[in-house]
Amino acid sequence: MSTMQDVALRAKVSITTVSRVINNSPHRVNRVTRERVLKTIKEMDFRPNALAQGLITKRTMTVGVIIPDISNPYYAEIVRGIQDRADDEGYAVILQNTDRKLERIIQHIHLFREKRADGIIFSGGIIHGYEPLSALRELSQRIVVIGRHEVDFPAVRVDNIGGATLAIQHLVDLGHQRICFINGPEMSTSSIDRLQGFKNALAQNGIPFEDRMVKRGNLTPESGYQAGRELLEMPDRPTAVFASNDLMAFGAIHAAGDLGLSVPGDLAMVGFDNIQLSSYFNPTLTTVEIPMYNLGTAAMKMIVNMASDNSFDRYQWFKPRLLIRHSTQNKVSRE
Amino acid sequence: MSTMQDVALRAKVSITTVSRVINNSPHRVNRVTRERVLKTIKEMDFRPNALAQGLITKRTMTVGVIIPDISNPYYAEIVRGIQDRADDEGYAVILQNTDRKLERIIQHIHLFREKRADGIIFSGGIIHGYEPLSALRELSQRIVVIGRHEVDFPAVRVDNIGGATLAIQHLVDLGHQRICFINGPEMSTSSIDRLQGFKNALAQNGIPFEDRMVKRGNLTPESGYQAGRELLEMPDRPTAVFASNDLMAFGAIHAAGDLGLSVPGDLAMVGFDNIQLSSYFNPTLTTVEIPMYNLGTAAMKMIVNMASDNSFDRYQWFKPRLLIRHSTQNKVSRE
DNA sequence: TCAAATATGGAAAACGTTTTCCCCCAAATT
DNA sequence: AATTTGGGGGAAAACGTTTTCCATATTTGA
Repeated sequence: MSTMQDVALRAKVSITTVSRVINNSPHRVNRVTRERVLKTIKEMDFRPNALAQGLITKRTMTVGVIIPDISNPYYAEIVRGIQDRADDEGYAVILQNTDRKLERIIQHIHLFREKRADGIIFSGGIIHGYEPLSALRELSQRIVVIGRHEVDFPAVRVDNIGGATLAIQHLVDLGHQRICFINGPEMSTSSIDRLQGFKNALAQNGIPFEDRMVKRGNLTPESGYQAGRELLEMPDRPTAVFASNDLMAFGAIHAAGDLGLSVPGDLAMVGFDNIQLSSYFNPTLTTVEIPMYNLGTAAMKMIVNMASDNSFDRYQWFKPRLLIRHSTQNKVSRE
Repeated sequence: MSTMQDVALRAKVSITTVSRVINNSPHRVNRVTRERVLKTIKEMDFRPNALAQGLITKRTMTVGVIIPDISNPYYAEIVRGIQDRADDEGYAVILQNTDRKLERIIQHIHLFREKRADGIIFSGGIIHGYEPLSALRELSQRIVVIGRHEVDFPAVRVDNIGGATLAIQHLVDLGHQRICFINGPEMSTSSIDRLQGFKNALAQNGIPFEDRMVKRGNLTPESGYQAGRELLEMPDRPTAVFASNDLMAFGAIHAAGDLGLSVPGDLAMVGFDNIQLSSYFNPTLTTVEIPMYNLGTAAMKMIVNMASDNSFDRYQWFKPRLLIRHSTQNKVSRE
């Protein structure tokens, strides 16, 4: 690759001038010189070395994104939002999957420190257990989390408790009393909140909560299938199941089918997230919509604002919405 | 952030020694000195500046990935494969979406050049229309494409033609004669090949091909729904539909439902890719499996080999496999 | 005992930019 | 005529590493 030196030589100017042209700096450069340089740059197909630039300007125009798993459509959609916004702002996005493993989270944070990422967007799970003060202080100036976190970082959030409450209330309104919950991983704050909403709604409706009404999954359809199967094989089979995400809901619906139960005929099902396919699944899935794409763009915008010393709201909230579809179509006759 | 200079000062050694410790260079450094330096590094929570490192070593341990759209599970799975392998090898992954827009492809390639990415993995669509020789020459030493491409880059490939043939043969064997195809975007080489396989299989079975049997979608469920609807409303309704990917197959199944047709009762459906949800969809989807995750890991491995001057196979092939599920369960009675 | 080898460490150049000074010259002002 | 102004340009330091030489002290070998 050619360097500014090469360009300068060929255009018979100094490196300084080339730099001025590239960044069209306030220091004026003569029109004909500028054009000569520009032409040379084009001829040589010169591109400035971002490493050298970053080294000296202390800005890399790079943000790191840490998520549990890109093959989960929920995160994929968030990432899409982040990227689109990043593209607009001239930022590049480095993506890292953690599978919610603490050591990978830490490792990735260090990587972003080494690469001098201008910002870090963190979603899913909790960072804890390793926090040298220096790292944390430094991070707090450039990190945004999507969702809830123990440490008080700037955040983009959704009211998961409220969303879950909406879902359960909907089921109760349909006459359901035996409602089960398919929980997410222990480390997922979203799932913790959704469980909380589930409990709240039951309490509000005077329905007693029992531990056996909750099974844990890991947000995959497989785990939803497994959990669904266990729940549906209980002697007092639930009439409705609420899953902590759509993927598990799909798995549970499949389990119902394998057990000869139809949804919504024999069983109502509600998911969470509203991933793209939930309106195409058969039956179409009643679910709580999370504006994933917007979470992504909002987080990225926050990073940009932080980096440019703009003022910005430290917290931004999004409201979930209940989308009623076919999977909760049947009313239940009161017993 | 502290620098090697800071560490050196505190540990009472030279920068050189700190560097030697970090890279545990062959040039030996005394055990007690090493430990002192290590301790200081830990105390100061020092991390080497990757920009400075990259500037001088000419290796950034970064690969760029260019895909049409991360929210398509097909690409998400590929990316997951790339990332897992990249993680193992110590590489970071910068991800870019193109929506198959040429100008974005070009823009992203330039970005990767500026950031001095050690390698670029390209999937989906075709690069053409902008190719200064210098860029191309330089790229050919560090680019790997997943799929087919006009330019002869090292590649990881799948036999899409063969896969499509498998699918159609399966339908023909079930007695289907009126088979339609939902095509992908114009620029998708995969879809072009899948269409080719479709035509080949028809020809092999003496079934005439007509243009109206093919509708174009853009790989989303929405477009599959639309295409499916059009196909199913034709007077001589097809008995089977083959979609260029699973997402569109889901859409088409949904369209069938809206028209009062059941799958597989009234209509057989075959997809392509085998994304995670196709075995959970209702009905479960017969599809041609692409080992997406492995495509990703293979591509990344190829990049690593290229970067380290290892010998490597310039082309690597994967075989697709037909997975027969419920969406093609019913036999058709010959007319 | 002396030369040669080895172990350990440092100084300084280099990577490719941005940015701060500084300089020169022509035009404008006094 | 002398001074100021401002347009246009360059030299050199700085960013934080790696790497090449070189230096010194200690061991080893004969």
